Amino acid sequence: MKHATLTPEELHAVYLFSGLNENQLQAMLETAYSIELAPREILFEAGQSAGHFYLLRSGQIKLFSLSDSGDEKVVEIIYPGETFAEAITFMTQHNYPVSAEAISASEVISFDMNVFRRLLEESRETCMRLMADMSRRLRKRIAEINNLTLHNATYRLVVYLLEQIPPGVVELPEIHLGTPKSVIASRLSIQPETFSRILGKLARQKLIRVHQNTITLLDVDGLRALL
Amino acid sequence: MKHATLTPEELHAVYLFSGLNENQLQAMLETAYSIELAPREILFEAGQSAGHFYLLRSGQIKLFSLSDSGDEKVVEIIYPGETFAEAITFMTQHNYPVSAEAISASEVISFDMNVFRRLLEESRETCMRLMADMSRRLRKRIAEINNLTLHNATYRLVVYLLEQIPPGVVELPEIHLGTPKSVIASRLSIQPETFSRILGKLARQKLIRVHQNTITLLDVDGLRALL
DNA sequence: AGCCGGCTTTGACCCAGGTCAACTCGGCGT
DNA sequence: ACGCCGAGTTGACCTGGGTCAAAGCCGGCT
Repeated sequence: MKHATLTPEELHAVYLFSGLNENQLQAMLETAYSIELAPREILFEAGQSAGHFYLLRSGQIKLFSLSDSGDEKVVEIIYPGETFAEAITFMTQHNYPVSAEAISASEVISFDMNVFRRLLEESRETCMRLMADMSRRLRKRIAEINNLTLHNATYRLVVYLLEQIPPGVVELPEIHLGTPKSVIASRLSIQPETFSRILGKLARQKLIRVHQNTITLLDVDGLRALL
Repeated sequence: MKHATLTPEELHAVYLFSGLNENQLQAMLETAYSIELAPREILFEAGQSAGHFYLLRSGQIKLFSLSDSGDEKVVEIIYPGETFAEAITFMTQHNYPVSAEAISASEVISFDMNVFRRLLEESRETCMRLMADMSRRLRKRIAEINNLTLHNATYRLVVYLLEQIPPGVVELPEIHLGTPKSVIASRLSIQPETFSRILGKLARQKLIRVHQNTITLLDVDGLRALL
């Protein structure tokens, strides 16, 4: 763990900071530390007091909950350029609601939550930005709950596949799963076995072709028709 | 629908307003209108552009989503004194993510979202309050997702029962369901039939006694042991 | 090259809970 | 009082997807 320097591009990508003036930005940067995580290394655990929030620079992080019987549910998968754990800044009790673990070797930048909270009081703009973000997340969670309760496993998986289509691609979109299937399965609240079976079923129906971690969507309209 | 006057007690209960000064409060109150809803009457539907948020004065409101096959999932049940739909103030597209329908005859006070948003820019305190609230909701949703994915129907129902214990009661807590069982079932993502069966099962195990809408928790520790 | 360990897949089986249909019950209006 | 209606209950049945166990499969390491 060492003090981190961010490139201007990286900084620009952190939309949360775009409302800050020079001094404020400087204050945040002074709290920035780089943390290298090995695969399966844990960044924080649910319930821990939350003193930092994070920007993922490279690698992949999963945010997950554990039931007391040890079952794991991946709530969200974080990709490079995304920040996470900023929204708990305002918890009455400041502790993480989920755990975070590196899926692959990752580098995260940690920022001090207290400093950020102080800046928030000064910057109306950042405040608004954070609220918009939280609002978006809230809506995402509601959508997720609908998905879980109103739709079955195949539906959820197909939605996921369609979401992964790279923008602009029309013909035979190919999806490269950069994440272990078992993690995606958990994110979708599906057992790995079932995940595999559904993929098999869709392939048999000639809707997709599966090649290890590459999935080709042979018939996007056919997939849409399943929804 | 007529202009509404709120008692000081009611105003005090709206924690969102407690950061506002006299002028600001006055501005909000001027946008306050009272709406009477008959049972099953719809207040707003998912997707509608959101110009107001609400305070429930009496009755009960359910917030729910519909699948395109017409299945309904109750996301939240609102009780008197609670505000709802404030958190979407900051949606990039300002439309309601769920629908709202009166369960029983209800009176809601509507407030203007635009005026509130403007006040938010002036009142740091209210800003912070709203953020704290959104943060809490976000956490609640995550807990809900865990419940749905990590726990079964009996677990969810027992959790619900234990949550309903009136504060301070130790001996044989009685729970009066002020809400139709079918609505509670949907809130817990359980079918009415299953809901009824689980209640029957728990009664047979002498953990509870069911008398129409009154449930007596005969063995709280026994119930806790199921979790 | 050969082995090991972690994913992934496949098969067999099972069960929580959903679906469908019939029946009960309590409240309400006439 | 009666009949109706919607909510709740109960029974019979079914199935999506979870569980368990046994292979495959691939990539890294020695």
